[in-house]
Amino acid sequence: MKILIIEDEIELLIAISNYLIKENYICELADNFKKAEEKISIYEYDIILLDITLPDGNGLELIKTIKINNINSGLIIISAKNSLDDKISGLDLGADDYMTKPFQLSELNSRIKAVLRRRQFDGNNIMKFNEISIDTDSKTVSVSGQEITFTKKEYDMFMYFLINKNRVLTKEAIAEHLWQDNIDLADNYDFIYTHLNNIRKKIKTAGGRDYIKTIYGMGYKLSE
Amino acid sequence: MKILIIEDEIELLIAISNYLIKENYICELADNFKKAEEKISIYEYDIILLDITLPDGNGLELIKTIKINNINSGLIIISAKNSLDDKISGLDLGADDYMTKPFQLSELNSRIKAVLRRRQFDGNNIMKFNEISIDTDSKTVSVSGQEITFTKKEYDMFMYFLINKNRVLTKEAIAEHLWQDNIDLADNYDFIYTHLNNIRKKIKTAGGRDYIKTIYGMGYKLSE
DNA sequence: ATTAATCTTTAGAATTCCTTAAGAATTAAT
DNA sequence: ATTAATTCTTAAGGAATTCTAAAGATTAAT
Repeated sequence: MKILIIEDEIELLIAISNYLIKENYICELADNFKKAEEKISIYEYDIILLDITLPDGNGLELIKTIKINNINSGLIIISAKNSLDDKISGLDLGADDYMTKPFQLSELNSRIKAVLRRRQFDGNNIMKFNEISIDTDSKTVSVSGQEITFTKKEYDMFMYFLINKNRVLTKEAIAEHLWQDNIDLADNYDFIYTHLNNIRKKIKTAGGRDYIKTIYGMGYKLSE
Repeated sequence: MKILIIEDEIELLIAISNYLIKENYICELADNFKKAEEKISIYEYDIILLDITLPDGNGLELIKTIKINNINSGLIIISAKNSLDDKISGLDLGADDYMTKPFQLSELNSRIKAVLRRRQFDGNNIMKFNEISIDTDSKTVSVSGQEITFTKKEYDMFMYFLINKNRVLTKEAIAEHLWQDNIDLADNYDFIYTHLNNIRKKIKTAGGRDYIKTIYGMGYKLSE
Protein backbone atom coordinates (compact mmCIF):
# COMPACT_ATOMS: atom_id res chain seq x y z
CA MET A 1 0.00 0.00 0.00
CA LYS A 2 1.37 3.34 -1.04
CA ILE A 3 0.67 6.55 0.81
CA LEU A 4 1.39 10.16 -0.08
CA ILE A 5 1.79 12.43 2.92
CA ILE A 6 1.28 16.14 2.28
CA GLU A 7 2.27 18.11 5.35
CA ASP A 8 4.36 21.24 5.77
CA GLU A 9 5.43 20.74 9.38
CA ILE A 10 8.56 18.71 8.74
CA GLU A 11 8.70 17.09 12.14
CA LEU A 12 5.17 15.84 11.91
CA LEU A 13 5.77 14.77 8.32
CA ILE A 14 8.71 12.63 9.37
CA ALA A 15 6.90 11.25 12.39
CA ILE A 16 3.91 10.16 10.33
CA SER A 17 6.16 8.71 7.67
CA ASN A 18 8.25 6.72 10.12
CA TYR A 19 5.21 5.35 11.80
CA LEU A 20 3.51 4.30 8.60
CA ILE A 21 6.66 2.74 7.20
CA LYS A 22 6.81 0.59 10.30
CA GLU A 23 3.22 -0.36 9.60
CA ASN A 24 4.44 -1.63 6.25
CA TYR A 25 3.15 1.15 4.08
CA ILE A 26 5.29 2.69 1.39
CA CYS A 27 5.43 6.41 1.93
CA GLU A 28 6.18 9.40 -0.21
CA LEU A 29 6.41 12.89 1.17
CA ALA A 30 5.52 16.38 0.02
CA ASP A 31 6.00 19.42 2.22
CA ASN A 32 4.39 22.00 -0.02
CA PHE A 33 1.67 22.56 -2.57
CA LYS A 34 3.86 22.36 -5.66
CA LYS A 35 5.59 19.11 -4.79
CA ALA A 36 2.27 17.62 -3.84
CA GLU A 37 0.69 18.64 -7.13
CA GLU A 38 3.56 17.09 -9.06
CA LYS A 39 3.41 13.80 -7.22
CA ILE A 40 -0.34 13.54 -7.52
CA SER A 41 -0.34 14.11 -11.25
CA ILE A 42 2.41 11.58 -11.89
CA TYR A 43 1.94 8.71 -9.45
CA GLU A 44 -0.91 6.71 -8.07
CA TYR A 45 -1.47 6.24 -4.36
CA ASP A 46 -3.74 4.11 -2.28
CA ILE A 47 -4.11 6.78 0.35
CA ILE A 48 -3.36 10.50 0.30
CA LEU A 49 -3.00 12.36 3.58
CA LEU A 50 -3.57 16.03 2.95
CA ASP A 51 -2.86 18.85 5.34
CA ILE A 52 -4.92 21.70 3.94
CA THR A 53 -2.83 24.48 5.44
CA LEU A 54 0.21 24.69 3.20
CA PRO A 55 2.68 27.57 2.82
CA ASP A 56 2.16 28.01 -0.90
CA GLY A 57 -1.50 27.28 -1.44
CA ASN A 58 -4.74 26.00 0.00
CA GLY A 59 -4.76 22.25 0.20
CA LEU A 60 -8.45 22.14 -0.56
CA GLU A 61 -7.62 23.13 -4.12
CA LEU A 62 -5.49 20.04 -4.46
CA ILE A 63 -8.58 17.90 -4.11
CA LYS A 64 -9.66 18.67 -7.66
CA THR A 65 -6.31 17.54 -8.99
CA ILE A 66 -6.51 14.42 -6.87
CA LYS A 67 -9.97 13.58 -8.11
CA ILE A 68 -8.81 13.88 -11.71
CA ASN A 69 -5.51 12.02 -11.47
CA ASN A 70 -5.95 9.72 -8.51
CA ILE A 71 -9.55 8.73 -8.76
CA ASN A 72 -9.09 5.55 -6.77
CA SER A 73 -7.14 7.02 -3.90
CA GLY A 74 -8.53 7.27 -0.42
CA LEU A 75 -8.27 10.85 0.84
CA ILE A 76 -7.85 11.83 4.46
CA ILE A 77 -7.70 15.51 5.29
CA ILE A 78 -5.63 16.83 8.15
CA SER A 79 -6.25 20.23 9.60
CA ALA A 80 -5.04 22.26 12.52
CA LYS A 81 -8.29 24.11 12.66
CA ASN A 82 -11.22 22.42 14.20
CA SER A 83 -13.54 24.42 12.05
CA LEU A 84 -16.72 22.80 10.89
CA ASP A 85 -16.47 24.71 7.62
CA ASP A 86 -13.21 23.07 6.64
CA LYS A 87 -14.54 19.70 7.57
CA ILE A 88 -17.70 20.12 5.58
CA SER A 89 -16.07 21.52 2.48
CA GLY A 90 -13.41 18.85 2.69
CA LEU A 91 -15.86 16.01 2.92
CA ASP A 92 -18.10 17.62 0.29
CA LEU A 93 -15.19 17.71 -2.08
CA GLY A 94 -14.75 14.00 -1.74
CA ALA A 95 -12.51 13.35 1.23
CA ASP A 96 -13.04 10.01 2.95
CA ASP A 97 -12.18 11.18 6.42
CA TYR A 98 -11.09 14.21 8.34
CA MET A 99 -8.68 14.57 11.27
CA THR A 100 -7.79 17.51 13.43
CA LYS A 101 -4.36 18.07 14.91
CA PRO A 102 -3.07 16.96 17.25
CA PHE A 103 -3.82 13.28 16.82
CA GLN A 104 -2.38 9.93 17.83
CA LEU A 105 -0.58 8.04 15.13
CA SER A 106 -2.49 4.91 16.02
CA GLU A 107 -5.69 6.82 15.41
CA LEU A 108 -4.43 7.86 12.00
CA ASN A 109 -3.52 4.29 11.28
CA SER A 110 -6.93 2.94 12.17
CA ARG A 111 -8.57 5.58 10.00
CA ILE A 112 -6.35 4.63 7.10
CA LYS A 113 -7.38 1.05 7.56
CA ALA A 114 -11.01 2.05 7.74
CA VAL A 115 -10.74 3.98 4.49
CA LEU A 116 -8.94 1.11 2.81
CA ARG A 117 -11.58 -1.27 4.03
CA ARG A 118 -14.34 0.96 2.80
CA ARG A 119 -12.65 1.09 -0.56
CA GLN A 120 -12.70 -2.66 -0.53
CA PHE A 121 -8.98 -2.75 -0.88
CA ASP A 122 -8.58 -4.23 2.51
CA GLY A 123 -11.67 -6.31 2.17
CA ASN A 124 -13.64 -7.91 4.90
CA ASN A 125 -10.42 -9.35 6.25
CA ILE A 126 -10.88 -12.30 3.92
CA MET A 127 -10.34 -11.88 0.22
CA LYS A 128 -10.90 -14.67 -2.21
CA PHE A 129 -9.64 -15.43 -5.65
CA ASN A 130 -10.70 -18.79 -6.99
CA GLU A 131 -9.08 -21.42 -4.77
CA ILE A 132 -6.81 -18.82 -3.19
CA SER A 133 -7.91 -16.96 -0.08
CA ILE A 134 -6.14 -14.24 1.83
CA ASP A 135 -6.75 -13.25 5.41
CA THR A 136 -5.55 -9.68 5.75
CA ASP A 137 -5.65 -9.84 9.55
CA SER A 138 -3.44 -12.84 9.99
CA LYS A 139 -1.71 -12.09 6.68
CA THR A 140 -2.00 -15.67 5.63
CA VAL A 141 -2.56 -16.94 2.13
CA SER A 142 -3.93 -20.37 1.44
CA VAL A 143 -4.50 -22.39 -1.68
CA SER A 144 -7.44 -24.80 -1.40
CA GLY A 145 -7.07 -24.65 2.36
CA GLN A 146 -3.36 -25.33 2.34
CA GLU A 147 -1.49 -22.44 3.85
CA ILE A 148 1.51 -20.93 2.09
CA THR A 149 3.93 -18.52 3.64
CA PHE A 150 4.73 -15.45 1.65
CA THR A 151 7.48 -13.09 2.65
CA LYS A 152 6.57 -9.45 3.06
CA LYS A 153 7.51 -8.47 -0.46
CA GLU A 154 5.75 -11.45 -1.92
CA TYR A 155 2.65 -10.76 0.11
CA ASP A 156 2.59 -7.10 -0.85
CA MET A 157 3.14 -7.96 -4.49
CA PHE A 158 0.42 -10.56 -4.57
CA MET A 159 -1.98 -8.19 -2.84
CA TYR A 160 -1.25 -5.59 -5.46
CA PHE A 161 -2.21 -8.06 -8.15
CA LEU A 162 -5.30 -9.06 -6.27
CA ILE A 163 -6.49 -5.52 -5.82
CA ASN A 164 -5.98 -4.95 -9.52
CA LYS A 165 -7.14 -8.29 -10.79
CA ASN A 166 -7.95 -8.59 -14.47
CA ARG A 167 -5.91 -5.47 -15.08
CA VAL A 168 -2.56 -5.41 -16.81
CA LEU A 169 0.09 -4.06 -14.49
CA THR A 170 3.25 -2.74 -16.04
CA LYS A 171 6.52 -3.44 -14.36
CA GLU A 172 6.86 0.27 -13.83
CA ALA A 173 3.57 0.35 -11.94
CA ILE A 174 4.55 -2.63 -9.84
CA ALA A 175 7.91 -1.12 -9.03
CA GLU A 176 6.32 2.18 -8.10
CA HIS A 177 3.86 0.50 -5.80
CA LEU A 178 6.25 -1.78 -4.03
CA TRP A 179 9.36 0.30 -3.81
CA GLN A 180 10.20 3.87 -3.00
CA ASP A 181 10.53 6.08 -6.00
CA ASN A 182 14.22 6.64 -5.45
CA ILE A 183 14.95 3.19 -6.76
CA ASP A 184 16.66 2.97 -10.10
CA LEU A 185 13.97 1.27 -12.12
CA ALA A 186 14.89 2.39 -15.58
CA ASP A 187 16.76 -0.66 -16.73
CA ASN A 188 16.52 -3.33 -14.09
CA TYR A 189 13.47 -5.32 -13.09
CA ASP A 190 15.32 -8.34 -11.81
CA PHE A 191 13.80 -8.00 -8.39
CA ILE A 192 10.31 -8.21 -9.86
CA TYR A 193 11.22 -11.33 -11.80
CA THR A 194 12.64 -12.94 -8.72
CA HIS A 195 9.76 -12.20 -6.40
CA LEU A 196 7.20 -13.08 -9.01
CA ASN A 197 8.96 -16.34 -9.60
CA ASN A 198 8.83 -17.13 -5.93
CA ILE A 199 5.14 -16.31 -5.72
CA ARG A 200 4.33 -18.54 -8.68
CA LYS A 201 6.46 -21.34 -7.34
CA LYS A 202 4.79 -21.24 -3.92
CA ILE A 203 1.28 -21.19 -5.34
CA LYS A 204 2.12 -23.99 -7.72
CA THR A 205 3.69 -26.10 -5.00
CA ALA A 206 0.49 -25.77 -3.01
CA GLY A 207 -1.48 -27.04 -5.96
CA GLY A 208 -2.76 -23.76 -7.33
CA ARG A 209 -2.88 -22.70 -10.93
CA ASP A 210 -0.73 -19.90 -12.30
CA TYR A 211 -3.21 -17.10 -12.53
CA ILE A 212 -0.54 -14.45 -12.99
CA LYS A 213 -0.19 -14.20 -16.72
CA THR A 214 2.74 -12.58 -18.45
CA ILE A 215 1.77 -10.13 -21.13
CA TYR A 216 4.98 -10.00 -23.07
CA GLY A 217 6.33 -6.49 -23.43
CA MET A 218 3.55 -5.01 -21.33
CA GLY A 219 3.45 -6.48 -17.89
CA TYR A 220 1.44 -8.95 -15.88
CA LYS A 221 -2.16 -9.68 -15.18
CA LEU A 222 -3.90 -11.70 -12.50
CA SER A 223 -6.84 -13.15 -14.36
CA GLU A 224 -9.40 -15.80 -13.61
CA MET B 1 -25.48 -1.19 26.68
CA LYS B 2 -25.43 1.48 29.31
CA ILE B 3 -22.63 3.96 29.74
CA LEU B 4 -21.90 6.44 32.47
CA ILE B 5 -19.85 9.42 31.38
CA ILE B 6 -18.04 11.30 34.12
CA GLU B 7 -16.53 14.48 32.72
CA ASP B 8 -16.48 18.05 33.97
CA GLU B 9 -15.95 19.83 30.67
CA ILE B 10 -19.55 20.24 29.66
CA GLU B 11 -18.89 20.59 25.95
CA LEU B 12 -16.88 17.41 25.82
CA LEU B 13 -19.45 15.66 27.99
CA ILE B 14 -22.22 16.53 25.57
CA ALA B 15 -20.10 15.69 22.56
CA ILE B 16 -19.25 12.23 23.87
CA SER B 17 -22.82 11.63 24.88
CA ASN B 18 -24.23 12.64 21.51
CA TYR B 19 -21.75 10.50 19.71
CA LEU B 20 -22.38 7.43 21.81
CA ILE B 21 -26.16 7.83 21.62
CA LYS B 22 -25.84 7.72 17.87
CA GLU B 23 -23.86 4.53 18.32
CA ASN B 24 -26.92 3.12 20.11
CA TYR B 25 -25.62 3.26 23.64
CA ILE B 26 -27.68 4.47 26.55
CA CYS B 27 -25.85 7.31 28.24
CA GLU B 28 -25.98 8.89 31.63
CA LEU B 29 -23.97 11.94 32.54
CA ALA B 30 -22.17 13.26 35.58
CA ASP B 31 -20.17 16.46 35.57
CA ASN B 32 -18.69 16.28 39.04
CA PHE B 33 -17.49 13.89 41.73
CA LYS B 34 -20.65 13.94 43.85
CA LYS B 35 -23.11 13.21 41.06
CA ALA B 36 -20.81 10.48 39.79
CA GLU B 37 -20.58 8.85 43.20
CA GLU B 38 -24.36 8.88 43.53
CA LYS B 39 -24.92 7.29 40.15
CA ILE B 40 -22.30 4.64 40.68
CA SER B 41 -23.69 3.53 44.01
CA ILE B 42 -27.24 3.32 42.70
CA TYR B 43 -27.09 2.06 39.16
CA GLU B 44 -25.16 -0.49 37.20
CA TYR B 45 -23.38 0.31 33.98
CA ASP B 46 -21.72 -1.72 31.28
CA ILE B 47 -19.05 0.90 30.76
CA ILE B 48 -17.94 3.83 32.90
CA LEU B 49 -15.91 6.61 31.34
CA LEU B 50 -14.06 8.44 34.05
CA ASP B 51 -12.23 11.72 33.73
CA ILE B 52 -9.96 11.75 36.75
CA THR B 53 -9.59 15.52 36.94
CA LEU B 54 -12.81 16.68 38.52
CA PRO B 55 -13.54 20.01 40.21
CA ASP B 56 -14.60 18.50 43.53
CA GLY B 57 -12.38 15.48 43.96
CA ASN B 58 -9.84 13.14 42.42
CA GLY B 59 -11.45 10.72 40.05
CA LEU B 60 -9.03 7.99 41.02
CA GLU B 61 -10.80 7.78 44.34
CA LEU B 62 -14.01 6.94 42.56
CA ILE B 63 -12.47 3.70 41.39
CA LYS B 64 -12.84 2.12 44.82
CA THR B 65 -16.53 2.94 44.84
CA ILE B 66 -16.86 1.59 41.34
CA LYS B 67 -15.14 -1.64 42.25
CA ILE B 68 -17.49 -2.13 45.19
CA ASN B 69 -20.77 -1.21 43.52
CA ASN B 70 -20.14 -1.80 39.87
CA ILE B 71 -17.85 -4.75 39.90
CA ASN B 72 -18.82 -5.87 36.42
CA SER B 73 -18.45 -2.54 34.68
CA GLY B 74 -15.76 -1.86 32.16
CA LEU B 75 -13.77 1.18 33.22
CA ILE B 76 -12.02 3.56 30.86
CA ILE B 77 -10.08 6.40 32.34
CA ILE B 78 -9.77 9.74 30.63
CA SER B 79 -7.07 12.17 31.54
CA ALA B 80 -5.76 15.48 30.29
CA LYS B 81 -2.32 14.64 31.55
CA ASN B 82 -0.17 12.38 29.55
CA SER B 83 1.62 11.20 32.63
CA LEU B 84 2.70 7.62 32.95
CA ASP B 85 1.96 7.78 36.68
CA ASP B 86 -1.72 8.35 36.12
CA LYS B 87 -1.85 5.62 33.56
CA ILE B 88 -0.17 3.13 35.78
CA SER B 89 -2.11 3.89 38.92
CA GLY B 90 -5.30 3.92 36.90
CA LEU B 91 -4.65 0.56 35.34
CA ASP B 92 -3.36 -0.85 38.61
CA LEU B 93 -6.57 0.17 40.31
CA GLY B 94 -8.49 -1.88 37.83
CA ALA B 95 -9.16 0.29 34.82
CA ASP B 96 -9.53 -1.56 31.54
CA ASP B 97 -8.12 1.16 29.36
CA TYR B 98 -6.75 4.66 29.47
CA MET B 99 -7.15 7.60 27.11
CA THR B 100 -5.47 10.96 27.02
CA LYS B 101 -7.16 14.12 25.86
CA PRO B 102 -7.64 15.18 23.22
CA PHE B 103 -8.98 12.13 21.47
CA GLN B 104 -11.23 11.33 18.56
CA LEU B 105 -14.65 10.04 19.43
CA SER B 106 -14.24 7.19 17.02
CA GLU B 107 -11.17 6.11 18.93
CA LEU B 108 -13.13 6.18 22.16
CA ASN B 109 -15.80 4.11 20.54
CA SER B 110 -13.42 1.43 19.35
CA ARG B 111 -11.90 1.22 22.81
CA ILE B 112 -15.31 0.82 24.37
CA LYS B 113 -15.98 -2.01 21.97
CA ALA B 114 -12.66 -3.61 22.81
CA VAL B 115 -13.40 -3.48 26.53
CA LEU B 116 -16.86 -4.95 26.00
CA ARG B 117 -15.39 -7.70 23.88
CA ARG B 118 -12.81 -8.48 26.53
CA ARG B 119 -15.49 -8.61 29.21
CA GLN B 120 -17.51 -11.04 27.18
CA PHE B 121 -14.42 -13.11 26.81
CA ASP B 122 -13.86 -13.56 30.51
CA GLY B 123 -17.18 -14.83 31.63
CA ASN B 124 -15.82 -16.50 34.70
CA ASN B 125 -12.54 -14.64 34.35
CA ILE B 126 -10.68 -17.58 32.90
CA MET B 127 -9.42 -17.33 29.37
CA LYS B 128 -8.06 -20.32 27.58
CA PHE B 129 -5.74 -20.78 24.69
CA ASN B 130 -4.93 -24.39 23.96
CA GLU B 131 -3.05 -25.72 26.97
CA ILE B 132 -2.54 -22.22 28.34
CA SER B 133 -5.09 -20.73 30.70
CA ILE B 134 -5.19 -17.26 32.16
CA ASP B 135 -7.04 -16.18 35.25
CA THR B 136 -7.69 -12.51 34.68
CA ASP B 137 -8.65 -11.96 38.31
CA SER B 138 -5.54 -13.29 39.94
CA LYS B 139 -3.50 -12.50 36.84
CA THR B 140 -1.97 -15.93 36.84
CA VAL B 141 -1.06 -17.95 33.81
CA SER B 142 -0.65 -21.68 33.69
CA VAL B 143 0.47 -24.14 31.09
CA SER B 144 -1.20 -27.55 31.35
CA GLY B 145 -1.97 -26.80 34.97
CA GLN B 146 1.55 -25.75 35.82
CA GLU B 147 1.60 -22.16 36.94
CA ILE B 148 4.09 -19.70 35.44
CA THR B 149 4.81 -16.29 36.84
CA PHE B 150 4.77 -13.50 34.35
CA THR B 151 5.89 -10.05 35.29
CA LYS B 152 3.43 -7.26 34.65
CA LYS B 153 4.91 -6.34 31.30
CA GLU B 154 4.99 -9.94 30.24
CA TYR B 155 1.42 -10.48 31.36
CA ASP B 156 0.18 -7.36 29.60
CA MET B 157 2.02 -8.30 26.46
CA PHE B 158 0.70 -11.83 26.43
CA MET B 159 -2.83 -10.59 27.07
CA TYR B 160 -2.51 -8.23 24.14
CA PHE B 161 -1.62 -11.15 21.94
CA LEU B 162 -4.45 -13.20 23.36
CA ILE B 163 -7.06 -10.54 22.78
CA ASN B 164 -5.81 -10.23 19.21
CA LYS B 165 -5.11 -13.86 18.53
CA ASN B 166 -4.63 -14.88 14.92
CA ARG B 167 -3.94 -11.30 14.01
CA VAL B 168 -0.53 -9.97 13.02
CA LEU B 169 0.51 -7.27 15.45
CA THR B 170 3.19 -4.87 14.31
CA LYS B 171 5.88 -3.86 16.72
CA GLU B 172 4.51 -0.34 16.47
CA ALA B 173 1.12 -1.49 17.66
CA ILE B 174 2.62 -3.49 20.49
CA ALA B 175 4.80 -0.62 21.60
CA GLU B 176 1.93 1.78 21.53
CA HIS B 177 -0.28 -0.54 23.49
CA LEU B 178 2.23 -1.35 26.20
CA TRP B 179 4.07 1.89 26.57
CA GLN B 180 3.24 5.55 26.67
CA ASP B 181 2.82 6.97 23.24
CA ASN B 182 6.39 7.70 22.38
CA ILE B 183 7.10 8.32 18.75
CA ASP B 184 10.76 8.70 19.60
CA LEU B 185 11.03 5.07 20.64
CA ALA B 186 10.21 4.18 17.06
CA ASP B 187 13.72 3.08 16.23
CA ASN B 188 14.23 0.81 19.18
CA TYR B 189 12.27 -2.36 19.78
CA ASP B 190 14.81 -4.08 21.95
CA PHE B 191 12.45 -4.10 24.90
CA ILE B 192 9.87 -5.95 22.87
CA TYR B 193 12.44 -8.54 21.87
CA THR B 194 13.49 -9.01 25.45
CA HIS B 195 10.06 -9.34 26.97
CA LEU B 196 8.88 -11.56 24.18
CA ASN B 197 11.92 -13.71 24.66
CA ASN B 198 11.12 -14.05 28.34
CA ILE B 199 7.51 -14.94 27.65
CA ARG B 200 8.50 -17.62 25.18
CA LYS B 201 11.12 -19.01 27.51
CA LYS B 202 8.70 -19.26 30.41
CA ILE B 203 6.00 -20.95 28.36
CA LYS B 204 8.53 -23.34 26.90
CA THR B 205 10.02 -24.19 30.27
CA ALA B 206 6.55 -25.07 31.50
CA GLY B 207 6.16 -27.46 28.59
CA GLY B 208 4.06 -25.27 26.28
CA ARG B 209 4.52 -24.79 22.58
CA ASP B 210 5.61 -21.49 21.08
CA TYR B 211 2.37 -20.15 19.70
CA ILE B 212 3.75 -16.66 19.18
CA LYS B 213 5.00 -16.71 15.64
CA THR B 214 7.42 -14.19 14.22
CA ILE B 215 6.31 -12.82 10.90
CA TYR B 216 9.57 -11.46 9.63
CA GLY B 217 9.30 -7.82 8.66
CA MET B 218 5.67 -7.62 9.71
CA GLY B 219 5.31 -8.38 13.37
CA TYR B 220 4.10 -11.18 15.58
CA LYS B 221 1.05 -13.37 15.72
CA LEU B 222 -0.41 -15.65 18.34
CA SER B 223 -1.83 -18.46 16.31
CA GLU B 224 -3.19 -21.86 17.10
C1' DA C 1 18.64 2.12 53.50
C1' DT C 2 18.95 -2.22 51.70
C1' DT C 3 17.40 -5.81 49.08
C1' DA C 4 14.75 -7.95 45.62
C1' DA C 5 12.24 -7.80 41.51
C1' DT C 6 11.49 -5.89 37.22
C1' DC C 7 12.50 -3.27 33.23
C1' DT C 8 15.70 -1.46 29.79
C1' DT C 9 19.94 -1.37 27.38
C1' DT C 10 23.68 -3.42 25.10
C1' DA C 11 26.23 -6.25 22.00
C1' DG C 12 27.12 -10.12 19.42
C1' DA C 13 25.00 -14.30 17.32
C1' DA C 14 21.62 -16.29 14.50
C1' DT C 15 18.24 -16.04 11.17
C1' DT C 16 15.65 -14.47 7.27
C1' DC C 17 15.08 -12.05 3.32
C1' DC C 18 16.19 -8.94 -0.63
C1' DT C 19 18.95 -8.05 -4.31
C1' DT C 20 22.32 -9.08 -7.61
C1' DA C 21 24.08 -11.65 -11.23
C1' DA C 22 24.52 -14.94 -14.85
C1' DG C 23 22.93 -18.37 -17.75
C1' DA C 24 18.68 -20.58 -19.74
C1' DA C 25 14.32 -20.22 -21.84
C1' DT C 26 10.81 -17.86 -24.24
C1' DT C 27 8.76 -14.57 -27.39
C1' DA C 28 8.52 -11.28 -31.35
C1' DA C 29 10.35 -9.49 -35.47
C1' DT C 30 12.60 -10.07 -39.69
C1' DA D 1 15.27 -19.99 -39.01
C1' DT D 2 17.91 -16.51 -37.04
C1' DT D 3 18.42 -12.82 -34.13
C1' DA D 4 17.49 -9.59 -30.53
C1' DA D 5 14.86 -8.45 -26.76
C1' DT D 6 12.44 -9.90 -22.94
C1' DT D 7 11.44 -12.96 -19.29
C1' DC D 8 12.52 -17.00 -16.29
C1' DT D 9 15.14 -19.56 -12.97
C1' DT D 10 18.50 -20.41 -9.60
C1' DA D 11 22.01 -19.66 -6.28
C1' DA D 12 24.85 -16.93 -3.33
C1' DG D 13 26.45 -12.55 -0.97
C1' DG D 14 25.15 -9.05 1.79
C1' DA D 15 21.78 -6.34 4.25
C1' DA D 16 18.34 -6.10 7.50
C1' DT D 17 15.73 -8.09 11.18
C1' DT D 18 15.30 -10.80 15.12
C1' DC D 19 17.11 -13.56 19.01
C1' DT D 20 19.51 -14.31 23.22
C1' DA D 21 21.86 -13.63 27.39
C1' DA D 22 23.83 -10.81 30.56
C1' DA D 23 24.83 -6.36 32.55
C1' DG D 24 23.04 -1.92 33.98
C1' DA D 25 18.99 0.99 35.64
C1' DT D 26 14.78 1.54 37.78
C1' DT D 27 11.28 0.67 40.75
C1' DA D 28 9.02 -1.56 44.62
C1' DA D 29 9.14 -3.80 49.11
C1' DT D 30 10.81 -4.49 53.62
